[in-house]
Amino acid sequence: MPELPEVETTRRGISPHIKGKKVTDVLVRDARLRWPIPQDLKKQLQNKTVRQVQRRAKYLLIQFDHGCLIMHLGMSGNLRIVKTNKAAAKHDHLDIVFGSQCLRFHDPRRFGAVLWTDADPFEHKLLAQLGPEPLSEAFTGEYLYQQAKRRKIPVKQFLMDGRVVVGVGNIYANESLFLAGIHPLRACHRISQRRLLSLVTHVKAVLERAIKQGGTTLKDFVREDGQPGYFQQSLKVYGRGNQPCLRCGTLLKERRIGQRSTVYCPGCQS
DNA sequence: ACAGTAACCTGTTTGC
DNA sequence: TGCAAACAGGTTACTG
Repeated sequence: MPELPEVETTRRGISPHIKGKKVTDVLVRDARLRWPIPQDLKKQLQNKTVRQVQRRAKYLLIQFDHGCLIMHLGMSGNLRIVKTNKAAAKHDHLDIVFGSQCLRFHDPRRFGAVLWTDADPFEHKLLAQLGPEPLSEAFTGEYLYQQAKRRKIPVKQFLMDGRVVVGVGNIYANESLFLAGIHPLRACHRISQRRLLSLVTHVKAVLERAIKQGGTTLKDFVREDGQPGYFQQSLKVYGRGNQPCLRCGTLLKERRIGQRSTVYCPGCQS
């Protein structure tokens, strides 16, 4: 489910509900996520106040007085603000309670993560090696060119590598490559700097537009209030295999690249 | 350092 | 219709 726009949508949604609020209880219904939820999480969070809700890549960072909660939504996770007395549904694994409202973590596939650190979260093992934020000034055509020239993998896999740039998952990689007119299988070191700059521009544009529309809901992504995102209405290629290209009418091709379904236009992308 | 693959898990869709 | 295989938004860890 969640790529950067969905995580950012979640961050903006939950922040006003929990910032400045004090944790009154923590309920772990199932600790078995990608890594186990720490056993002492309740002891760590109890009576602590949320100071900031940040995002790095697809990680949500909930900063408390002391320490930081690091959360990842994995493939199927979402976070909602619900009344504390609302009955828990299947796969509602964790509640962080702030009095009458609580932050509820739901994740059927359990690829998500909930971790705790007392240190600087940006130095955490999972975050320390990550590439630049795509919407930051550090992500430029020159940067991508320097990275691309020493790699030989297909550009789509390159673009989805978190050490190169973070937050670009399968949906937005497909969309960005279409908008930039670059074939997803093209070796990344055989792309001109000019075209890589175009790719950078389109990655930023597509992510910004998706955030404005509250993310993409293909199946089960919901915002903190349970509403879906609307960007799927704007998708040009993802999920449209064998349908006509919206720009030139050629039938879009769908194939697997690096174990991920990839859709592109043989006419527009080279 | 890089490239490729398996693995984590459940739910839904696809194909025989 | 029923059952099994394939596939789904992500990322780490391991192999060569």
